[in-house]
Formats: sequence, C-alpha cells, structure tokens
Amino acid sequence: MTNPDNSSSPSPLILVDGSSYLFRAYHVPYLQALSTSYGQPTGAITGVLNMIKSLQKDYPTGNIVVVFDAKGKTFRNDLYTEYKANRPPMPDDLRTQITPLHNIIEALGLPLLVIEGVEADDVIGTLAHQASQIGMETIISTGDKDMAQLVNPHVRLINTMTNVELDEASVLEKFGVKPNQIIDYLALMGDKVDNIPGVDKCGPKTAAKWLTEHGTLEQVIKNAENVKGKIGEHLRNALGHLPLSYELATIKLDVTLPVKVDELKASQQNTDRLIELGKQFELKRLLADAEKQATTSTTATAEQTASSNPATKETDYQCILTQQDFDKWIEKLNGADLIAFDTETTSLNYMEAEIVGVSFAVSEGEAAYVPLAHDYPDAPEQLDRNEVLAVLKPILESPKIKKVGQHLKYDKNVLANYHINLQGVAFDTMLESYVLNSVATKHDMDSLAKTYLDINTIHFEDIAGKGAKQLTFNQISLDDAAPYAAEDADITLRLHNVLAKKLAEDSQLNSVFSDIELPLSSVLARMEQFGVLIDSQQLAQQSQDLASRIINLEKEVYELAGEEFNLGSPKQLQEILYKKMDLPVLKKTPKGAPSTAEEVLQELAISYPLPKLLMEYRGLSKLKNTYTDKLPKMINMRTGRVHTSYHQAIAATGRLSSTEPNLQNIPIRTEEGRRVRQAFVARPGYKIVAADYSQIELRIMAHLSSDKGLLAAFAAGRDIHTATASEVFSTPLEDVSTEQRRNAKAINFGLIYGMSAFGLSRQLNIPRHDAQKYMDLYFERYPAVLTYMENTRALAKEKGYVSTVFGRRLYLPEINSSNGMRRKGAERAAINAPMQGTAADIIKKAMLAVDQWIIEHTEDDIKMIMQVHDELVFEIKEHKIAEYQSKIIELMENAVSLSVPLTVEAGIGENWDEAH
DNA sequence: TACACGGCTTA
DNA sequence: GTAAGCCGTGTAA
Repeated sequence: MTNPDNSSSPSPLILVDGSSYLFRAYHVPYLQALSTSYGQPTGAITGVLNMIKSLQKDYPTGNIVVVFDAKGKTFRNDLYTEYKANRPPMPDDLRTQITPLHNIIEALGLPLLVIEGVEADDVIGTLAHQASQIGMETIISTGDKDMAQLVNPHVRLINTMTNVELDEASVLEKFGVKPNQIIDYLALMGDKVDNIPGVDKCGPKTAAKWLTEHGTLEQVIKNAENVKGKIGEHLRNALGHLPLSYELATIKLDVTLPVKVDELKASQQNTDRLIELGKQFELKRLLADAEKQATTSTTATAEQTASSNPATKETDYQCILTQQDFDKWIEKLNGADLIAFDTETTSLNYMEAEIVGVSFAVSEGEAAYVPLAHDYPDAPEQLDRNEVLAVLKPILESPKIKKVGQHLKYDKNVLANYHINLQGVAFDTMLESYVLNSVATKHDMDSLAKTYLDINTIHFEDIAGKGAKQLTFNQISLDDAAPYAAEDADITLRLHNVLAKKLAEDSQLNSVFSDIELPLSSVLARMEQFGVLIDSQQLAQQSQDLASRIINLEKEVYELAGEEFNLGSPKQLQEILYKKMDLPVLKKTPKGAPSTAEEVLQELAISYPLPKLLMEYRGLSKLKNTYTDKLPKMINMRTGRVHTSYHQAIAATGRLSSTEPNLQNIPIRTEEGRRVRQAFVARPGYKIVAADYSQIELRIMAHLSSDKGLLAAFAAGRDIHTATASEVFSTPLEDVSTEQRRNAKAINFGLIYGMSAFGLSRQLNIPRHDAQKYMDLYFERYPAVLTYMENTRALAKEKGYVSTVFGRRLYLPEINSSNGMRRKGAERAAINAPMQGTAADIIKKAMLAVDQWIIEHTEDDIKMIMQVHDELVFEIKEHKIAEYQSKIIELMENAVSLSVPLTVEAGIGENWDEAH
C-alpha cells in the first residue's frame, strides 16, 4: 500500500486537490451507483472522503488542507477566451454533491480553501511555494499530471487513487523531463481537454525529446528552423501561440490568500454536525465514525471520516514444493467450510490453456500456491502435475466440498481438459459482483479488490510484463508467481465474504445470483466445451466466390471514380465522394466528417451509381473478412469444432455476450449472409434444431404494463404487428396492408427501445408530425403502455435503477444528469432494460431447465450448442429429433409464468440456416 | 504494438 | 431509439 510518511519534517503539509478527486470519484462506476434513498447522488462525496481518510491513515502526523476550484471564470479565461471552452457544463448530479462535501470537510475540522478567480492548482502552487520557503515538507495529493511542475526537493506528489508517488527523480523517469521543464513540456503538447493549443502531432515523446535536446521551450523555439519533416512544419506553425500556451500551463505561485501557510491547522471536529450530515446524506460510514467519536469522546483530531475500513492484510502465503507440505494442505482443504480456488495457466483461451499451478485459500490471509509446471531456466523442482491433480480430483469433483472462485467457468473448462469435472461451486465473485451492479464494467479481481476491499493487488502485468514480451505463467519465477497466485485465492475469499453479505440484503438479487447466474455458468461451460461444427470447405469456397466478386466491384468503382483508392478506408472514400465527385453531404459522423454510412449511401444511390457498388462492396468484404475467412481458422485441432466464450458479466441488461468468435452476430438478413449460416452443421447422424421465442420483448411489455388490449392480442395468438396496425389505423385485421404492418412493426420496436417521435420519423422516413400522430394513436389504443413507460421513468429517477421481472437490477447513473442528451439516453435505457433484461432472465431459466432435462433424461444424443439472446440451438440425433423438439418447446414456453403466453418456434435442418 | 474511429453484423 | 463484438484504416509510439 502507500508508503508511510518518510518525510523529514514532523508534520508535513498535505495539500489535497479536491476538485481533481471529485471529478475522478464521480466517474468511478461503483461510486456512481451510490445515492440516498431520496435520489441525491453521493458517490463523489464518498470517493473524496475515502481519499481523505486514506491520507490520514498514511500520514498520521500530516497537516491536511483541502483545496477546491471556485465557481466561475479564472484569470486564464481572461488570457484566452477559448480556455476550457470545450468542456461540457458540470453535470447536475455532480454539482449537487459539492456543497455537502464542503460542509462535511469543514465539520471534520479540515482547512478548506476555495478561492475565486484562480484554480485549485494555483492555490496549491502558492501554498507549496510558501511552505518550501520556510523549509516545510509538502505532499500534494492530486491526480493531475500538470502539478508535476511543482515538484522540488521539498515537494512531492502522491496520487491517492493509484498510490503513485512522484518526486524529482520519478518525474524525470515518468515524463522524460525534469519538474522545471514540465511547463515547457505541457506547452508543447497542448491540452485537448482544456483547449490549450500546442504543437500539432507533438505528443509526450516528441516534447520530451526536444526538451532533452534543447533544455527549454525558449531554446526549442530558437531551433525551430532546424527541425526537419512534417513535425518541423507543425512546430513552426505553432510558434505564434506557444508563449500563450506556456502561460496557461503555468501554475501561479503568488495567489493572494486569506491565511498564511503556517496558520493552516486542523480545528476541532464538529461531531454533532457530522452526525447530522451523515444522516442527511445517508453516509453510513461517516455516521458510524462520528457516532463512535461521540461516544468515546476522545480528542478530536480530524481522524474520523467517512471511509471503508481497509482490511488489514495480514497474510500467510505458502509456496508448496514438497509432498509433506502438500499433504498438510490437502488436510486443510478437506476440513474447510469453503475453499477459494484458482488455477494458473499458460493461456486465456480455455481450450489451449495448460495448468501451471493451483492456489487455495481456506481462511482470510491463509493461502497456498502449488506450482506444477514452471519451466524457466533453473526453476526449482516441483510436485508432479498429474499426481497432484489426481489427489485434488476427488476434492474438486465433490459437490459437498464448497468452492468459491473468480470466474470459475474458465477454471472448470481448463480442468475438463484434464478430465476433472469441477463440482461444488457455491459462489463466484465475478458473478456476485455482476449481479450487485451490472453497470460497473469491470468485474475482474483487481478492480473488485480495489473497490470492495481497498486492496491493491499484484497485477498480472506487474509480474509478466505486457505486450509482445509478456511472459506466460510457466515462465514466471516462483518468487513472483507464488505471492501473486496465493493472493488471487486469498482475495477471492475476502471478496466473497464482502459480496455475499451485500447480496444477502436483497432476496431477489440473491436469487438472480444463486438460481440463475451461478448454475448457468456450468451450463455455459458445457456448451463452450462441446463447441459447434463448421463446414470449413463450404466457407473456403464462399471466400473464393466473394473474393472474385469483390475484385470486380473494385474495378467498377475505380472506373466510376476515375482513380484507384482503398475502398475500405472511409477517409479516402469521403475524399472521393464529397471532394472529387462533389456529392451532397447528407450526414456527418460524430466527429464532424461527412459520413459514408450505409443509410447515406442508400439515399445517394437513388441519384448516383457509385454508392450502390460501395454498399455491395462493404457487405461482401464484411462477410469475407469477418466470417468466411475467420471462422475456419477458429476450429480447434483437437475437437474439430469452434469453441466460443460466452461472457456472463458484460452486458448491463443481463444478456450474455459471445466472443472468439462472436456466434451471436452470424448473418441472416441477406442471401449471401445466410450461406454463412449454412456452414453451421451437425455431425453425421445428427441434425440442427433452432428454437426461438416469438416476440418475447413485446410480450414482456404486455406483462409489465398489463395493458388489456396488448394482453388480449397475445392471448388470442394474433400476429402482433398486424394487430397493432389494425388498432392504430382503425382497419379490420384482415384488411391491414403490408405498409401498415411495416409501420406498426416500427412502432412496436421503437417502443422497446424507448424511442421518440423524432426517432420514429427517421426510421419510417416520414414527417415528425405524422410519427407523433402514430404514437398518439398507439397510446390511445394501448393506454396502459403509456402509463407503464411514464412510471418506469419516474421510478428510475427516484431509485436510480430499474429492475426486471425477476429482480435483476440495472443502475442508471445518468438518469438525473443535467446534460439533456445523457439524461434522455438513460431514460431510453430505463425503458429498454426491464424488457431486454427480463427476456435475458427468461432464456437463462429456460437454458437451466433444458440442461437439467438433458442431464437427467437423455443420453449423449442431444447437445445445447448455442444461445443467441432469444434462440437456443441444439445438435440432436436424427431418430430423437421430433421427440426432443417438442420437449424443448415445452420447456422453453414454460420456463417462467407471465400474464402472457410465451410461444417458441423450432425448426429442424441439416444446418443452422435450414433450421430457421 | 496499441488505440480511436467509422463501419457492419446480430437480437 | 436498446444491447453487444469485430473488422480495416489511420495514427502515434
């Protein structure tokens, strides 16, 4: 963890860059989810308070001063009107946290400085400067690299979020320039975020290179004539504004402050006020600390703050090299209530991975690593892998011996290659974290340890390096490998202890974890291991056909364009289309370049010949590059099949995702695309059965809204788009035209996506007014749907999350944002998530039911091989096909019970395309 | 080698 | 208008 205070002065000055941490904390996903019961966000407050607490712990004698930016313009805006002009306004859900945070800091007794007209940086610079003059040690706690200019023998930086410390030597090491060159360095690079111009294309490396050569910005400018190449031109073009950039990057050291640096001392903590604030903002830890303080009424330094109590990490990690030690651990494992378990392997690909070692933990801090196949030069003698695995097999296969792990599906797959069938998995920390908060994008162990335990774990990159030179685990020395691997098991156990407690607080969430996600991971492991059979001959043939068609298209395009260029480059294409051929620009990309996207080309194709060829080219090259060329390469030599990975902790809504290869986006819409599906085949004697839910999300909408009309339409088994059209356009069912049905279908889909009239008008290419009319009519006919949508938005705003029918949660940190775009986006997500998420819950439950039936009632004559959100694909022995097909339909349709019937359509075929 | 971008594929 | 993954290009290092 952080270095203890090793400064020479007895009580160093600690300057906290409050604004920098406020922004950072605001963007930490798990903190974003925090809010009071009445919707006031508190994540940024909590984050900053945690930081302060951490500083108090690391520097018990330190004199902490917290500095924030004031509202309004600063002198830099006077220097340069464009300064920070690109910054979006501060989001509301952040702004509302500032005053409470200031109040809490004051109640803690910490000096708080908010000076108008300058930035927090300048206040910190001034204080550090004053402190240096009287020989006072200063530690600046900030996440802002610009502050490196303030470093000197008396001043160093510490980033309390990452625990990186910067003194003079490490500034040089990190940036390649000395602290007194940092301003020059920043001026050269400019700053996109603050809108400070620099030298075009000059990044950290170039800036450091020039400054190493010439010493200062002034000298670099003097030598500008001698810099060769494009970058030299850029430098010369920048000469005019570099002095301004230099001035903007310079932190002031002479701000007029209301107090002198040696007068800044912590005052008495106001415990009553802290309790009041703790209650008001529902900050449990702040409250607990303050109440403890009140009862013990000990001396009031500014010790007590809101913060987690970082687990004191006392550890006993063993590296096991002898039979005797191993035997002892086997005993421990047999006697343990719960084993944390992890494998170390040579690859992230579960089909290729070889086991290098295994680690265990049985209680917090008590863990062991058993190296088995480290083979670097002079690696010590290790226990025999086969013998160790043979001893472990009964333990790992026992359903009675409970295990916890991080992403155990991977370990289960790897162990399967050693003929060990991992059983007794009672918990998985990755899934626990995902169920608790699916919006936090990171569910890897390092992030979880930091988030939930405040522990910085050893990262794989720390011991293995990164990039092309990264070592595989077998090449890592036991000195590095053993603490890393043992820690993995230990941390997993500690994490589980925290996460399980949180899950237990909500029975529905707990059920999503233990009744859905955990058992599903084993089902997915089986699907992954079995894989799918692919006809690589067929795909190779297709690749050839595509190649020749692509070449012909290229020729035609070159002819029309009058020159050759790279068709795959949107940039070059845009030149040709809009500069050379002067076609009208119908739409721009988010970055402002004229778009060449499909919808634009489609429009242009009406009047010009080239766009149509381009669309065809793009479609074909996508097919070839992504599917027909790639899929055959992914066939596993050993099994002859393709093994995807289903990711269970990625999609915020609860869906699965699939990678390497992604089997959830195999083409279906076009004839050429469907030929790819035809290459997904069954073994001889087997056939493919594909079963998909019909209109599942609309059915869920009917269930959630309880709209009578919608429920009746589904109950009657009507085609829902025709039924909708009939209602909206007041046309008898049998008279609904294809056009009317198409429009109704667009409305139905739009509703699921939380669309606006604007979106619908674009989709249908009709005036906004007409789109609004359709929507009004729809809501008139299905009024409960409108009520449901309104209620969902309101509930999302109130609680900060929405739920599926089965209680899975999706947090929406931006639902109360002041940024209209973001807020509207969150509102759409709020509408969509209960439907998409419930559909995900349902098919997951169906998969569990089908898997259980397969295990209990069938032999090896049926395998579930793929899941594509609302569809399950099976490989089934021919003589069982009809029987199993109807059983699958029955299990899927009855996986859950809603107020609408669920219907499943299942087809049979030689390949996946035919089965549709 | 690593990343952002624009584009395309699916439910 | 929701949710995903992957491709080639272009760029900086």
